[in-house]
Amino acid sequence: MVQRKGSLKERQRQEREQYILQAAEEIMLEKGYHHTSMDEIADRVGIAKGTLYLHFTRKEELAYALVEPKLNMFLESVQQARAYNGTAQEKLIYLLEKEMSGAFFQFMLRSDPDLASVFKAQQQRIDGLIAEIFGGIGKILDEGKEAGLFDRELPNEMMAFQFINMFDPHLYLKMVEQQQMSKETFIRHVAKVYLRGIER
Amino acid sequence: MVQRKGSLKERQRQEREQYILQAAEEIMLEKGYHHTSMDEIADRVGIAKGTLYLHFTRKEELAYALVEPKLNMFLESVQQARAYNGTAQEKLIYLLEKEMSGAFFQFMLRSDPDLASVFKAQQQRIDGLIAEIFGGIGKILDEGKEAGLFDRELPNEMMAFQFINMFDPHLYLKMVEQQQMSKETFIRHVAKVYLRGIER
Amino acid sequence: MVQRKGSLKERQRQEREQYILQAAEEIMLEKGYHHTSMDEIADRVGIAKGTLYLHFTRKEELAYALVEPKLNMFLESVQQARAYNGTAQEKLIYLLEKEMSGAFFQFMLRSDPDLASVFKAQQQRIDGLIAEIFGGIGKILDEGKEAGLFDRELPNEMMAFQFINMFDPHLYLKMVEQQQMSKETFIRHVAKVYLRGIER
Amino acid sequence: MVQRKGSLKERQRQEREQYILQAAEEIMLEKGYHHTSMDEIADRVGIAKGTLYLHFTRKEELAYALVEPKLNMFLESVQQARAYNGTAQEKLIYLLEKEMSGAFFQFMLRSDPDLASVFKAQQQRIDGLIAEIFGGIGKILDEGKEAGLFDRELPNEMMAFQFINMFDPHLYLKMVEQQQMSKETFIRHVAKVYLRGIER
DNA sequence: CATGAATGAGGATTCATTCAT
DNA sequence: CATGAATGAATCCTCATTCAT
Repeated sequence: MVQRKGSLKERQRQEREQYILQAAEEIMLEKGYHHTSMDEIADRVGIAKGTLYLHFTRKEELAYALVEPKLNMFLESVQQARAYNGTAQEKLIYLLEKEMSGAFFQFMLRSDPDLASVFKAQQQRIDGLIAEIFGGIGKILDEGKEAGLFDRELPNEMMAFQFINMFDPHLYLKMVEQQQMSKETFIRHVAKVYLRGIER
Repeated sequence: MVQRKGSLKERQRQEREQYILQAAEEIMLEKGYHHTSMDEIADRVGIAKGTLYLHFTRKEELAYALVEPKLNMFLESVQQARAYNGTAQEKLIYLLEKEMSGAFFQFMLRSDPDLASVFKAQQQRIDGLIAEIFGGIGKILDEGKEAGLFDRELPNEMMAFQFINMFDPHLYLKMVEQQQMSKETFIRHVAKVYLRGIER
Repeated sequence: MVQRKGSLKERQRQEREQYILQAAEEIMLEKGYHHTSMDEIADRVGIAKGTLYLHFTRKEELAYALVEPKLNMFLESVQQARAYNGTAQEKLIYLLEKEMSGAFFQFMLRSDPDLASVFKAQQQRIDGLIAEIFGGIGKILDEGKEAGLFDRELPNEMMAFQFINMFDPHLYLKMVEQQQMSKETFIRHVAKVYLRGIER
Repeated sequence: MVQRKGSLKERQRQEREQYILQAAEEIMLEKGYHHTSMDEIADRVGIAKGTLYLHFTRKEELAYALVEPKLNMFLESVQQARAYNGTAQEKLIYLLEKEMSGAFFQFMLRSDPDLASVFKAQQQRIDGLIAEIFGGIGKILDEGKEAGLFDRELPNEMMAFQFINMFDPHLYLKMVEQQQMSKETFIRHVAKVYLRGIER
């Protein structure tokens, strides 16, 4: 019987791609997109520069490959939150719990003014994803407003934006990783502040 | 020998330095640190590139000179807020009103991961200023907690961080500049959300 | 009176540009476009790599700047030849004498299949110039045919092409520079072969 | 032990080598040496890139292997022409007819300045072949001169060079492939121009 | 032998910084 | 002092070549 030789190779390949993405994420989070050289990524992974290009045809694409799945996962979580059986508040809490530690890269994206210009073709797709995410959160907020839970005076866009801001990785890193607050406590606090903030 | 010749020269020099800082701020806000070239700054000011280096020995230092006074002003506002005659809540509102539209650069600082790595020597001073700012806000928060206004369970650091996050220039730009919400309304909304959020 | 300081600088600049073009021509004639590195050109001129880019924004443009004036001069000579007071044969001889030793780069252009793809935007201009050159030669050939001097059976395009081929720099280099044939003798021979070849 | 197992293997090997040469010729004619990648050659043949290196140790050698047999064939044709039963003129016509459409690669060789620098070790052999070709043509020219057919004043080297230039593939492509002139007419025209040109 | 993933030298280009005028 | 031409380190990316499987 013919061995699925490709299976192993392919697994190793994907594994390495994960290492690359991981290394790139670490370095870019620390130094930003521009101060992260392809050499340094390759070095950290322990492969040759050229090998990076077997996985990602441009530095841009590597950054995109870093951001896109995070945004996708986040969007999926938003949709799960909407479908979640509970109040609008419980839905938002669900989302906070699900995504709190994985949301880093939207921030890299939103915060580095350079990155906007880094993506060209993909910018549209990214913008679309972000719009969908905001839209989905808006629906939950509407639900809450209709149920008389949330303040009707506040515009959804502002509320959604502030909600997204709660995922700020800097805050998370500071409280949870540096100051050893438990993740659960952190999320409870965040949820409390935000939900009270928008209460009717 | 002519006395105080330097006085005029010096005044002109300082004036020029202001123009440089202004040009740099505009361009960096728009394009980000890395996509801002020394050439473009010099061009916008109308001076030669070399002249920039008579004022700032490195691009880094120019960015630093941009951020530092903003932090200083912010710190000063924090101190004024503390001295403000009113409740802790009114102090925070005072701060929001005073700094909302001028706070951009702390954010550029915190949010652009590149910039963090741009400052080396100055990082310490920056960190010190930020610590003082956080400390000052913490004092106001303590005051509020003691007066029974704010939730005692929330750690000051977290609350201060979230307060600072309310100055997010992306949100400000979106609501006020793009969607034409009045600055007053914007601040009222922000204050409402935050202050309710941390209420006892 | 204000010295035209720029005048000297500008003269030096243009002088250096000539050196660059000269060095590039030499190296590219010897090694071809692809084996000529910007480093080597800079080295030969004795300037830094970056300085090349003050004169030519891309390697492409340097090659273009090398080819274009030669084509232009050639075209001008074609037009002078047409206006020359004499028979069609004398006109062609005039052209041979005028351009024999300066025509090198059309050949570099025509002969390196890579170069075609090197020029992008400029290709059109180049093609236009070449078409004009061929057209002009065609007119002279027509004149000769009408005067009963040239063979009517031969298509102009073919005749013009073969005429242009007479400028082959390889042949010129071999006979004149390596074998010390006088330029005059060389041209006399070339003219004889070509003109007899197309005679009625 | 199985004898001559290598025989089949060897035949297949040689067959594959032919495919490689064929693919390389096609692509290099179209795109030039530098824009032809080993990947593309392997792809067109349908083998792995590494396999190319079982046949040719360097890209250079592949190009050499492409050019050398063409030169050899050309040389052989020159020798057949010399042995051809007829006048010197008829010998040259024989050569034009025999090699007109196969001579492309000598031209790629002579005309692409890159290629010259590509061959290092082989350059000597190539130069030797070219010298032999020129020599052979020179003999025919001598024969013609002695028979009073060709102009004695013209140096053989020049005449031979110009004869070789008649094989210019650019002209052939233009007239025959693009403008649909028949090959026979083309050769008739070429022969006419050249032979008249060198006539006594 | 055949494969094709991995390598890394090589080259174009940018731009902060220097320094002669 | 002011200038801006000149510099060259830094970085992305390509592709011929190697080598473990």
